Amino acid sequence: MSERIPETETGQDQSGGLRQRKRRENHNRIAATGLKLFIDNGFEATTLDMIAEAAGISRRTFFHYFKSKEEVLLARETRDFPDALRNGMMKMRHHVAPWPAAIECLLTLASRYETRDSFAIDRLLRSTAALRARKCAFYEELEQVLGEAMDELWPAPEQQAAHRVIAMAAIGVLRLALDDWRRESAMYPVAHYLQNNLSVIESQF
Amino acid sequence: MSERIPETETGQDQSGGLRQRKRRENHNRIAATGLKLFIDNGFEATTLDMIAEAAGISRRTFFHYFKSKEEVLLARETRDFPDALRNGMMKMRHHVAPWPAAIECLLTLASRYETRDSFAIDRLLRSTAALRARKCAFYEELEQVLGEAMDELWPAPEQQAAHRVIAMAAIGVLRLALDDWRRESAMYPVAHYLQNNLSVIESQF
DNA sequence: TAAAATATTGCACTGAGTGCATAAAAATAC
DNA sequence: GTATTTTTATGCACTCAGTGCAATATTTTA
Repeated sequence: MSERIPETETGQDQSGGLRQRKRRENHNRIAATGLKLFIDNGFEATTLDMIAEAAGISRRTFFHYFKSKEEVLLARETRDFPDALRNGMMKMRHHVAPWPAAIECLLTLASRYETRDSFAIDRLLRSTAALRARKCAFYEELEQVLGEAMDELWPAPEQQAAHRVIAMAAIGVLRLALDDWRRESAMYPVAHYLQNNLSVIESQF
Repeated sequence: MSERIPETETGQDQSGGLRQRKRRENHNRIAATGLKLFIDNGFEATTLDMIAEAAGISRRTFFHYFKSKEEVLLARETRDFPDALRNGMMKMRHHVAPWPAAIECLLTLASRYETRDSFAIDRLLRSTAALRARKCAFYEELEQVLGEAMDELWPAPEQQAAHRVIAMAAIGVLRLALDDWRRESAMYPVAHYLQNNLSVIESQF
């Protein structure tokens, strides 16, 4: 097999021993080849055997890296974005109120969605009922994370319901903005659509 | 093709020929026995063979009635509630604004959730990641339906974004209310928790 | 270099879901 | 009534996702 794969990749793969490096390399390679196959052949038409073979591992080993086929598609977004949202929100201590804090946070993070793969991934996420459902669950997770961050920033048990409502509204605006962004084929940056939808919500209540 | 389909709708199973009656009976029986098995043994531990045998049909025939195991669990809610929501909303013509219309509609429909099976079904819907995701998707469908009803009631293309935001907020409040209702083991009717959460949202924006 | 820890693999298995061909049953035509 | 057509039920064989287990290979450590 191939010995050292320098792997400049997006983030550093410099740390740990041989084991950890290999693990990360395998993980990245499986995710990358899997995504490519999904884009080329569709999600359902891509079998685990195809992914395993293309990634140079055995079928059985695949499951030491991902617990399902879906996870290959969702891994990055599902892992990175919630953390980024939480961290981003916790930096908003200077705000006196949750709503403007959440908005500023989302405007900062919106650009994370503007990657070249976004469209292809979203197409895939709409291609089956199970994946569409996962996408919804992902947004619900964001609501959860955002609400909890607010609870930490403005600790007051009687405010938690309000925090959840605000988080729902904020993530709702994000969803609408991303829909618009894709509908208009990324004509403007995501932040632009976010602003548009914000003005809608603020004129309503 | 089928000639007369009297369609008594949700209620009586009196209509149609022998074929239609049998079909409905089988459908109901599979759903009922399936749900019972899910409650008793858990969703994953219940196999299609168990359901088929308990319902007195062959495994293969199961798939002429439901396209997946999940559908057995989701069939009723996913079919009835969206229609009820749409119909309920269309009756709110006398309202001048979407938000109070949606709220009155939800307050009317809330009692639909107060069935004896609600708790058991919800427990099941939380038991696996796939089912949790389906539940989210269900609420998203409600948002969609509600938003479209508003578009029909107050036709104005430039208002559609506002309608979607209002629908998201309304369904969001419903979700929070149902969570509260279950958390407090149905101490008060759903409408009570709905009112509580409404006051939260209306004090925020 | 030896021993312990961890990763990889193959094999056999369960269970969901589908395609296809055939038999049974119901609706319709005669 | 019987013949015909349409719809439904079933069995069989298959693909594919995912898991448990045991054996092998690789990395770490002692």
